Amino acid sequence: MNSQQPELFATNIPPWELDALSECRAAKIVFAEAPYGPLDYRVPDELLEEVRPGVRVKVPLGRGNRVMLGYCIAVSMVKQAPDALKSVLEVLDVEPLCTPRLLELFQWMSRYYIAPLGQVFEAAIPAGVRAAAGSRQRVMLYPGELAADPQRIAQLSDKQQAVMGQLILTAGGVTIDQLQKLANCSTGPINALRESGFIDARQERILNEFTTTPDLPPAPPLALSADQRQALNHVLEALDSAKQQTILLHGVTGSGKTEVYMQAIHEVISYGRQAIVLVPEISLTPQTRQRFLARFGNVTVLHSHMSPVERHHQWRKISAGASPVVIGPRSAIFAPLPRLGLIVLDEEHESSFKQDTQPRYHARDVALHRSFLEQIPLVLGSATPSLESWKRAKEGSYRLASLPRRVHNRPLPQVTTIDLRTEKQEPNRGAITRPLNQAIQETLRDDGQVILLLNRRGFATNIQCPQCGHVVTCPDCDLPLTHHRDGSKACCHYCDFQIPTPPGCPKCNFQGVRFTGLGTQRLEIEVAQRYPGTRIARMDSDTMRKPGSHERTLTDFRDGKIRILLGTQMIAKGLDFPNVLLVGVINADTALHFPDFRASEKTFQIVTQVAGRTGRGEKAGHVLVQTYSPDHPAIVAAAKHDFISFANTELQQRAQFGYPPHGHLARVIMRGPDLTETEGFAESVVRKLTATRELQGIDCRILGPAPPPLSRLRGNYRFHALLQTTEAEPLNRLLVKTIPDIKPPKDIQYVIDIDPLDTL
DNA sequence: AGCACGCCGACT
DNA sequence: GTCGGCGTGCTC
Repeated sequence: MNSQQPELFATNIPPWELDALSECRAAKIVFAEAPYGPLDYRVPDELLEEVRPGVRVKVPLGRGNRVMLGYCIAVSMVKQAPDALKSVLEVLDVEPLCTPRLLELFQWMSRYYIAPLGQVFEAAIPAGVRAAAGSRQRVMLYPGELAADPQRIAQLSDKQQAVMGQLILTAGGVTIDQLQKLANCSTGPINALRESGFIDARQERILNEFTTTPDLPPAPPLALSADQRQALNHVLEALDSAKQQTILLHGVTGSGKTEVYMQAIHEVISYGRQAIVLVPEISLTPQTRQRFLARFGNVTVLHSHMSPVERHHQWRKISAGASPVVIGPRSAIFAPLPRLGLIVLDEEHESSFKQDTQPRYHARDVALHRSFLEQIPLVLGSATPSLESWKRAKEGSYRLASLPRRVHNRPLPQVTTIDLRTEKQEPNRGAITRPLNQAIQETLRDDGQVILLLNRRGFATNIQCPQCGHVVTCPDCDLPLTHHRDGSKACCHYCDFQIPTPPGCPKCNFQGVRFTGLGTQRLEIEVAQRYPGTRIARMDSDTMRKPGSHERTLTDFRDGKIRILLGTQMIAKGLDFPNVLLVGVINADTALHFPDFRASEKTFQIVTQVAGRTGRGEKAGHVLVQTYSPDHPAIVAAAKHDFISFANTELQQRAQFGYPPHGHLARVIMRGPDLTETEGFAESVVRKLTATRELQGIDCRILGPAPPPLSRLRGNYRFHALLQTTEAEPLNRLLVKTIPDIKPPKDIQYVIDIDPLDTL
């Protein structure tokens, strides 16, 4: 439908020219770069078998016939003038890179997220697979045409006869090396036979040998509580129905959601079908991996630190149907399992499921769509479900399963808030208030372990001149630089800018600067000074840069060598250590005052999640939350572990402004190096959107253009516009109809974010 | 994206 | 009269 010309031509043929047309096979090809296509190409006879939907092809494009790499998305017969189409030049894949259902999924993504289909392919199929990493181009030898004639073979020399004998015995092709060994000869006779046509030589890609880890003996399943049993039954019923169904598993921290997933997966495997488990990148810790490995033995783990070669091998294994369970981050939703029977998405509220580059897909929504295409159940699990999922569960389009109690009936930890407004008036200066200090000392005395959450890395979030008040900011983003003590660097946390921290004020030359705003580095120093002789560790993206450091720190914490673990969000999620008796939140307000409609939700989630790290063993846990806003609904609800009342209040709040999960939201971000030019472009975009809205009679609220909270980023000025509708379709139509009119000037770019997670 | 065509201004 | 600016449009 998108490729007009040949089709228009083909359907408007005058009858007297019909004879000149013949049936021909045409392939629809899309590209990852402009022009994205689809364009139709003729499939030459010699490639009839090879050109199939899902393979990559090389095709000529434009007047210069430059060779483009494209993806075949369809093959059909068309009546066409013989030279109306150019021909496919080459096919790069023996097997399609995706199943027909995955292809359908890609097409849905392309439409829904308004991204070129070719780009969806590139995002969904690992680069290592496309580059055939870990494979070699080798010359393979086959018996040639003359080899079928025994009489002619009998006339060959002895050596050559021996070579031919061996070659005919091997079923498939052999390499030159192999044949030399088999026939015990040099390359001489082989080359002679290639010349004379007894041997055919073909270039082929051969995957290198790789060793798989042996399957471990599977561990037995654990006994289920009544709640877990019921939740599992919901999933089993959905599996039995052989229809799509979404189950929202709302289980408090420590309620044993993973056990429910694993027993459901066990059932799926017993039918000979397969499962995908999606987890946030951050919880792809050895701990999670170990649990699944121990239960299923044969688990394929995908993660971001894999080499292209390893990724390619795993992908081939999955594609061959040899992986019953695949566990991985958001991109694992594209794993080409041939007999998919179940998708599980753990910590479904996590923002890392949304990709922040094109195509800006949300793995939860892609998973939902894939589960419909495959007609299989989808299980979404969380202690703090997204309001999107909660709303659907309340309205009945998802089935709700609840685990309101922890396993072994362990109590949820008691959460106490500490009002920083009163505590800070005491002359104690540090980040740790008196009650928190006392609790830490008691916990250490009782041989317990402590987790301290501070959601800001670095030493100090502000570098300020005490004389003139000047704050050192990033020249590209206009945001304060964070001082990092290691190497004394001033870093921008929004781009890669960094300079040595100036010893004096860059503006008034005053000698000396003041560091304000607490980061994890400074907290680490304070904790080390307060509790001498106690081993502590800091976990944030600065200390966890080296591969394996994550693992090492957590092992030491598990073994009790580390007594206090402090860090950013990465310590808030998924960790399960029974001896953690105290969790301290240094400042619960860091996310609360973000100028974003999800600020409350994020605050509730992080406090609830980190609180869940304690009380997981025999002894009860305790949580102390330091905050300037102890009365804020998000913090009050988190302290009471009351997701339901938080969610219902927040849903009402959002309804007032039509924010998600009510209705649909899209965001158009425009950025460029010149302020007035970018603003002018942003205004023209909004004018065009408004014009389309009137023309199409679409009911859509258009807000902006306005500078977003991050009004400058990486040297660009930014503007955005927000579009709100009640249904998804009109919003999509509005954008699709307007895009052809939008022509950004040089240096100015724009992006469309469907279902944005934030508006920063 | 690349590469053509095309329609106006400054040159041998 | 020609060379060349980059606006506009197309690529099966």
